[in-house]
Amino acid sequence: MPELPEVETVRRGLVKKLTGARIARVEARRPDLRFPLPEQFSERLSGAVAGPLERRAKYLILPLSTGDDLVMHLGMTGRFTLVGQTSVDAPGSYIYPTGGQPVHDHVIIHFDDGRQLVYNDPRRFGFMMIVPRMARAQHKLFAHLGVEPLGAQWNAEFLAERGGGKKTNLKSFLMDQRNVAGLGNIYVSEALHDARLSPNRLSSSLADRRGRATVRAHRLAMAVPAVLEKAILAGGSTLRDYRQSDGRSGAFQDNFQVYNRDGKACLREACGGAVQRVVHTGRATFYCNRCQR
DNA sequence: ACTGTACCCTGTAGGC
DNA sequence: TGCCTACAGGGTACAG
Repeated sequence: MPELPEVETVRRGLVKKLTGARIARVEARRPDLRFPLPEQFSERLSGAVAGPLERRAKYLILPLSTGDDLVMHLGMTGRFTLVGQTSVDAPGSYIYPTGGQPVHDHVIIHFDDGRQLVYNDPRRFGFMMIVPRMARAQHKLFAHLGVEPLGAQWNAEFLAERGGGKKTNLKSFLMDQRNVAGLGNIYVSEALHDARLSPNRLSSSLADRRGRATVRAHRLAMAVPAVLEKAILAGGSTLRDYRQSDGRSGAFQDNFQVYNRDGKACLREACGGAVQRVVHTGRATFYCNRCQR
């Protein structure tokens, strides 16, 4: 589910509400998510005051007054919902089975003002870790992450340098978090369509013989942030599980040009092609083989 | 250093 | 209505 726009939407929805809040205790309703939850989880967070929530790649990072960072990843189905007296309880924040009890609410962070940050994750591919802030950049989660596509280092020259020497295709190149941090299966397909580039094209075509950025690298460098920013403005994409931190769905799924549109007409004006579904390294890719070359 | 596959886990959609 | 299979936004660990 959550790629960069979804994680960023969650961050924006929570940052003002969490900054300055003091954690009273942490309730872990099971010992693990994808990985075991941190040892002494509640003890290490209790009493800490939250700083401004950050995002790096698809990670949410809550800086704490203790000098630790609470690092959180939503996996495929993770969801954060802020509930309690000073926030709005949106209907649909939880998954309610027929019995009426919320299920898959695995971690609840209780703040001393009575609010609760509830982490719900049916598939439990998400995780939480506590990392000392001084060691964050060297931590294995962060040490090898690539460039932020909405950051200052993102440009055609970076794409040429990073992709120019590789023989992999553009889909796999863009999906690899060591190259680009935060893209996922939806937005790679959408950005490649926007850039009119085939996912099968080799990443080496981002550089010319001298290693300079090609016109294709420039198109891709423009398309990726354009698609991501539109998606953030729409509150992300909800296929099934994803919700914003107030419980609302995203809306960008209504703007998909190719994702999940297998067999339908390409939406590019005057293209006339049809959207194809293929598989790259085990993941579905959608593209128009008429206008994407 | 690459690629492909299996796997982690639950829920849902579709075929029969 | 049921059963079975395939597939889903994430990432990792292997084998080749």
